[in-house]
Amino acid sequence: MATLRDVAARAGVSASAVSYILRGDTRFQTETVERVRAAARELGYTANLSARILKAGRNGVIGVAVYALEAAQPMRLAAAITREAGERGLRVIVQETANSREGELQALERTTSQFCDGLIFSPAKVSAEEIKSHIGTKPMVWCEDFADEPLFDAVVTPSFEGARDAVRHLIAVGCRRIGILGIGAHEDARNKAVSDADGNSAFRAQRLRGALAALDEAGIEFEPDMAIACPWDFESGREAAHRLAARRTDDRLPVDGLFCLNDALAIGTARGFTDCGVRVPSDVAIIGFDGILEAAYTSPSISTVDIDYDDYARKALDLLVSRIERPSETTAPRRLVANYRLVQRESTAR
Amino acid sequence: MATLRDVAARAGVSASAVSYILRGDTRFQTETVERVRAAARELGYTANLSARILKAGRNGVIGVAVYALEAAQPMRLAAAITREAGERGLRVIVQETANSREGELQALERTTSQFCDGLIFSPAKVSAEEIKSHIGTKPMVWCEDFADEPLFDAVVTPSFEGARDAVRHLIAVGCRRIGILGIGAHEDARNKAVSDADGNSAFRAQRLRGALAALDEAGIEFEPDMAIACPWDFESGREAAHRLAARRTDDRLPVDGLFCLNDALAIGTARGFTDCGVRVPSDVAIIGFDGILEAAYTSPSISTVDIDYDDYARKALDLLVSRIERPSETTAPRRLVANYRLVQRESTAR
DNA sequence: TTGTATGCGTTATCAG
DNA sequence: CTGATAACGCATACAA
Repeated sequence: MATLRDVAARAGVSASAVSYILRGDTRFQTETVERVRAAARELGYTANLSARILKAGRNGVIGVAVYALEAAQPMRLAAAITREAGERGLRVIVQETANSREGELQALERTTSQFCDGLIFSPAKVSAEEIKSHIGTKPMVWCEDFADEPLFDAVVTPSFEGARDAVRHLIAVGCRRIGILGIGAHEDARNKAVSDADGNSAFRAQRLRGALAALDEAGIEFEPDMAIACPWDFESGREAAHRLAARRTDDRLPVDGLFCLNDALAIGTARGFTDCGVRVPSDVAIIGFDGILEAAYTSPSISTVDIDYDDYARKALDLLVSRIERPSETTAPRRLVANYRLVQRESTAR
Repeated sequence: MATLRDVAARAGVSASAVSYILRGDTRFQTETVERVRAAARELGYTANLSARILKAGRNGVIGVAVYALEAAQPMRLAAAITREAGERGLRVIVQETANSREGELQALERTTSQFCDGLIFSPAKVSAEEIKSHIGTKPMVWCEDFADEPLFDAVVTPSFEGARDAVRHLIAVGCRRIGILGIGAHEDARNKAVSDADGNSAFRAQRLRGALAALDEAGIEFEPDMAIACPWDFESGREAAHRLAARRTDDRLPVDGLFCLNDALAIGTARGFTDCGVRVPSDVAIIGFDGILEAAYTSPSISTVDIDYDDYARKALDLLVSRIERPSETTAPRRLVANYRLVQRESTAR
């Protein structure tokens, strides 16, 4: 690979001149500028980003750390960030944290952060204080931080509002026995006291709270055992549906409406009900959360709270870029909320 | 962030001693080793990977460049590579090329390659010669290179064999009028002459060839207009189904079996048929290709050729790591084929 | 067994 | 306007 010096030699100038000129410094003679540009083009020169960040602490690369590469929601966000960053002349690299403490620390202090000007990160196992001590001075935007006194800039999904609207929608189409699928194992819906023992799962809690608020305002009594804890994947949804179907009495399910805390759960649940001869939406209406693409192509298609990830990405990059460009500024952490809209599909059409 | 020198100062030794000791050199006194390790731990020292690759050309990071972050198949591969690399003590960063020449060149000569010991890449628009000239000496494994004289090590999916088995399966369940969905715009199924004008889409061509081979061996005449060109996404599948349904005569579709060149197409197609009152599998059987998770949770669930991406990842890393570890060795490019198995689900159950 | 010197490719400072 | 030169953090040959 051609280096700065190779270009300098070919153009007959110094390496520093090449560095300046290629980065757009205007104080050189047009003739010199031309010669250098030509030499760079001919050699196929590209600046080495590792050297650049080592020296300057900046290289135009943004890191994104996600909990899984095989989950639609985080990848939708990563894709939106990549698109939006591209329009701003930034590049993006993505790393998986595998939902593990180990993986999160790796992303924080090694791969992603060391290659990048800043980091967009949604930690699940690592606390804010730990992050503070591991990330150094590198700017970070925290996805889904609902802490009362945030330590970092954050963008959050409207989990409370979205969940509330989802359950309102179930009520509006006639559901009265409403279940909630996918709460954390440590959340006690009975007392509406939601703990956070399962890592930084504050956004789960938010969704539960929003759902309960909608029931409350409609004067619907909530049966605590209608809130089911499980992980957020297809198979967990399917299994939950099987268990619910097994609880039928006189061919009647314990629920007539089900709010799934994410879309993967909703898709799995719909499939599980189909396995058992339960009809969606006539026997039970289902609504999910996220707006992943697949939810529009299942049968029945799944109603959902569609998060506007382009908006999310834009806000995350606004926050991050402002910190990168003004590192000295120490304004208080800000929190922005992404847009969303309720999408009604077949799973609640009745 | 603490540097080598910080650790050295704290431990009262030279920077080079720290470098040696932390990477496991054994020729130091146990007492010194202990002191250095302790100092590193106390300061939370982590080696800077940018500096390391700049100096040594090695940092234990593997780059993966995929055409889309929102597509299940490439992310399944990226996730498998991340898992497998983790077990070998390597880290992975992922970059999106957005299926564009620009994006592919970026990955090649900037982000991914400059941060990594090597690259796993599936180019669509850039030719092998271009890659050769842009990547320098960095090892690369090419995914899905079917060139006659490969320039790089490659891992490929068994596109020919998998497609052949898929169509054999359709035939086995009684299909006789078999359509193929998702061929490239420039492929002429009529002449079985498959061009490659649409970038490096050789694997599309392989799948088509495999399908035609299965028809051939069963003595089934192939109607050229039963091979439909379209992109590989949900919506294209849905639209294709609508168009096929519009061609019904006497309530009979022009096809009774459909091989979709990937699973997203298959899911979209199944949904599209449902829209039009076409029943799957009784009116038309559908089989996809890839084995993405979602295909097991739709209704009907979709039969598919399930590629073993763990095997794929293992083979890709074997190739890449061997090149990284022995850069001088100039053995000819190798090509490995991933395992696969046919998964029968509801969409072909008849 | 340990330390010193050098360089990877870049940017920034300073002198001319 | 341009060019030396010194870092950035690390690894390594070589000296001690």
